[in-house]
Amino acid sequence: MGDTMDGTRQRRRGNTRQRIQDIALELFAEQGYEKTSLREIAERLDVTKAALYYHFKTKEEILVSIFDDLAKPIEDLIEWGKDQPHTLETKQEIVRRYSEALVAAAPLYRFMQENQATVRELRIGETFKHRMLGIRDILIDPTADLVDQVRCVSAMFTMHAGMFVLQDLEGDPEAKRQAVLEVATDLVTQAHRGTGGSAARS
Amino acid sequence: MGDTMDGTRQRRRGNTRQRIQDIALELFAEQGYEKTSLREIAERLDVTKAALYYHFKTKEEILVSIFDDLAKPIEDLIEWGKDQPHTLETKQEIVRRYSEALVAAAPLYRFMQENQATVRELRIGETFKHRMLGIRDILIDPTADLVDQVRCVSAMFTMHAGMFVLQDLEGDPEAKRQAVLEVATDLVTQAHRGTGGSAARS
Amino acid sequence: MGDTMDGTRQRRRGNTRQRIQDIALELFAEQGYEKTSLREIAERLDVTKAALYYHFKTKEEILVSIFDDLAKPIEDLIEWGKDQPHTLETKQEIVRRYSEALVAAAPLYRFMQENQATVRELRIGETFKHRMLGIRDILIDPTADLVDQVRCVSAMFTMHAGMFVLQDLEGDPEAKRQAVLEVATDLVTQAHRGTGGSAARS
Amino acid sequence: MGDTMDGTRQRRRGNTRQRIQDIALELFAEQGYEKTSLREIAERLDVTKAALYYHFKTKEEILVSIFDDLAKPIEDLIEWGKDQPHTLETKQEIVRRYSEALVAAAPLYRFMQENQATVRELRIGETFKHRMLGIRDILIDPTADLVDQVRCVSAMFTMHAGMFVLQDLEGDPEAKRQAVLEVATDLVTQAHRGTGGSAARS
DNA sequence: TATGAATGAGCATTCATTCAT
DNA sequence: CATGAATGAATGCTCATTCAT
Repeated sequence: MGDTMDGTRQRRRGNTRQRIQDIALELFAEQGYEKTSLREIAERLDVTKAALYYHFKTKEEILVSIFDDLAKPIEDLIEWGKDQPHTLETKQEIVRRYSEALVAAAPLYRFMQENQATVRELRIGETFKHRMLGIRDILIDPTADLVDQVRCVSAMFTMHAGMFVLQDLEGDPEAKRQAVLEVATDLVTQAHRGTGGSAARS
Repeated sequence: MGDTMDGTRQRRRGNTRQRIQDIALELFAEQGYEKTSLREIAERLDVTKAALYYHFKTKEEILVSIFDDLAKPIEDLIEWGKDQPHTLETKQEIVRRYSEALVAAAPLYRFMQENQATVRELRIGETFKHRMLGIRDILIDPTADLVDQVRCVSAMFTMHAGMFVLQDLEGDPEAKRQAVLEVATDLVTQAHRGTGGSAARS
Repeated sequence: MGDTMDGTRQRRRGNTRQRIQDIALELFAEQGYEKTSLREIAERLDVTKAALYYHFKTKEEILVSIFDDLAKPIEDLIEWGKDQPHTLETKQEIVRRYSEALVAAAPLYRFMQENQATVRELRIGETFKHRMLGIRDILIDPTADLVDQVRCVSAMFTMHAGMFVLQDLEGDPEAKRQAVLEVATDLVTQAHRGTGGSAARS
Repeated sequence: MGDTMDGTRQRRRGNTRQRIQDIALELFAEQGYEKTSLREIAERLDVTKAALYYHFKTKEEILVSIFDDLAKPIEDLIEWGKDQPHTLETKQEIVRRYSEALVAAAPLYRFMQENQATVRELRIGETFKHRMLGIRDILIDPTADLVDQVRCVSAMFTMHAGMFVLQDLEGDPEAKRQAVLEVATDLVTQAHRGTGGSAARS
C-alpha cells in the first residue's frame, strides 16, 4: 500500500499482453488479418515473435482475445435486450446503446466489417454472426414483413459501416454518430410500425 | 442446324481465360483473396499454375480483369447518371437500375464487400471507391444535411450488403431484391426531401 | 532476275535467325546469360518464344551459334599461328592480329569475360579454354620460366579485358586499342626474351 | 588445459551464419551466383532454406556480407594508400600488399571476376568498381599516357586473374603468386617511369 | 518472461521447353 | 515460318509455429 508498485509497474512490465492486443488490432484493422504477420507485430513491439507465443497460443487467439474483450459490452447489451419486452421503446433504446457501444469497439468493428471473408472461417465468425442475429431478433420479429426485416438489417449495417465510411468526411465524429444513430432509429421505427410491404407503396 | 459445328468442343479449348475468371471469382468470394492460392485455382481447372500465368500476368490481374468485366455496366450507369438532372426521379431510377445491375455482379460485390481490407491496397480499391463516390454525388448533394447524407450511404450499403446478408433467409431472391430496393428507394427519397435533422421530425 | 527479291527480301523475311543472334548477344552481354530470358529476347524481336525454337533447339544453342560465327576468325588465326615458326615476329604478329580480331568479336568477348562462371559449364566453355591455351602455346613455351608465362597470360587478359574496362574512359576506341596492343606486345616481347625472374632470381 | 571445454562442440551450434557464408562462397565461386540456389546451400548445410532467412534477409545479402567481411583488408589498404605520397616505392608497396591481401580473399575475387555480369547489377558492383578505381588512382595519374594507364589496369587484372587462371598449372601457389607479383610490379614500374608511347621505345 | 534458432508448408512467380495447328 | 497454349521444375521468399535455454 502506498508503495511504488501501484500501476505504473503494472503498466511497464506485465502489460505486454495488452500491448500486443493494441498493436495487433491496429494492424489488423489497417491491413487486414492475413496481411498482418506476427513478425510485423513483434517488430512494432520490439519483442521477438516467440514472445507473442508466450502470451498467446496462436495468431487466431490474439484476435479472439481482442474480440472477447472489446465485444463484451455488446454481448451484455444483447443479453439485456433479450429480457426486455419488444416494444418500440426497447428497440430504440437498443439502437441507441448499440451505437454508443460501437464507439469503444470501433476499430474492432471496422476490422470485422472489412475482413468478413477471413473472419467467417475463424472461430469468432460464428460468434459474431450469432450476436448479429441476436440483435436482429430483438429489433424485429423473424416473421415480419420482408421489407421491414431489411430495414432492421439496414439499420445495423448503417451503424457498423457508418463510422468509417464517413471517416473521410469533415465534421466531428460525435455529430456523425448522431446522424447515423438517427437514420438507424428511423429505420427501426418504420420497421416496427410495419409500413413495409406494398400497401405503403400503392 | 443454325449452330455451326457444335461449339462445345471448340469452346473446351480456347476459353481457359474465362474459366479462370469464373473459378477465381468463385473462390475469391468464398474464401477471400489472400486465402485463395493460385494452386487451388489451377487444380480446380485441372491445369498447372503456369497456365494461369499464360493468361494473366499476376494474381492481382486476374482480379482486375474480373472487376473490369463485371463492373462495366455499373460504370456505365454512373456515367449516365452524371448527365441527368438530379431530380428525385433520376435518383430513384439510379437506385432501381443499380439494384438490377448488382444482380449480375453479385459475387463480385460480395467479394468487394467482404475483402475491403485486401481490396483497399489493390489497384481496384481506388477505382471502386471513386465509383461509390460517383453514385453518392448523384444521390445527394455533398453539402446536404449530414443525416441525409447518411441516408444515401445507407441506401447504397443496403443494396450492397442486402443480398448476401439475406442470403441465408428463406424466400425467393427476386423478392428479397425488391424488398432491398424498396428500403433503398425510401432512404433516397427521404434524403431528397431533406427531412434530415431532428427538427423536421418533431 | 532484276526483280524485287534481291536481298531486301532476304533481309526482311528470312533473317530472323540473324536477328535473334544479334539481340541475344546484346542482351547476354548486357545482363548475363542466366538473367536473359528467352521471353525477353522474343519480346524485343516481336515474335513468340516458340519462334525462337524454330530457329534454335535450345537457349544454349543460340549462344553456341553466336560463338561459332564470331569466334571463327580467331580460330583461323590460331590455326595459322600453329604452323608458323615460334619466332618473336610471329608472336608479335599473332598479338597484333588477335587484337584486330577482337574488335569485331568485342561483345562476344565481353560476354565470355563477364560470364565465365556460366560459360564454364556450357559447351563453349571447353572450346574457349582450348583456344586460349592454343594461343598461349604459340606465345610461349609451356616449360618457360613461370614469370614469362604469366606475362603471356597477362598479355591475353589485357587484350580481352582492356576494351571494356577502358570503355568508360574518354578517348577514341582505336587509340585505346593501340595502347592495349602496345602493352600486350611489350609483355610478349619481354617473355620471349626470357627476362623472366629479375636479378633476384638469377 | 588452456583450451576450455573443447570448443568444437560449442561451435557446432551458433556458427551457422559463418557456415552459410563459407558454403555460399564456395558454391558461388564454383557455379556462379545465379546457378547457386538457396536450396542447394541449405542442403549442403543440412538445414532448411528458412534457416538461411533467419540469418540473412535475402540471397543478395549473403553475398554482401561475404564481400564486406573478406574485402575489408583491401579497403583498408586503399585507405592507407591514398594517404601516401605517390612515389614509385608506394606503388610497388601497394602492389605487393594487394597481392598478399588477395590470397585470403581469393575465392571471393575469383567469384567477382567470373560473375561480373551478375555482380554489376548487385549492390556490391558499384562498391567494387569504386575500389578498383581507388587503386588505379594510386597507381597512376589519370592524366598519364594512355599506354601507361593500360599498364596499371593490366597489372591489377594480372593479379586478379593470375591466380585462378594459373590454377591448373603445376607448381606451388606461393611461387605462382610471386611470379604474378613480379609481372605486376614490372608493369607498374614501367608505367611510373612513363615509358609509354611508341616514341619511348624506338 | 522472454529469446535465438530453426522448421515445414506454402506462395507467387519465372523459365526453358514442347507440340498441335 | 510461326503461334497459342500449356507444362514441369525450379526459385526466392514468407509465415505461423516450436522448443531448448
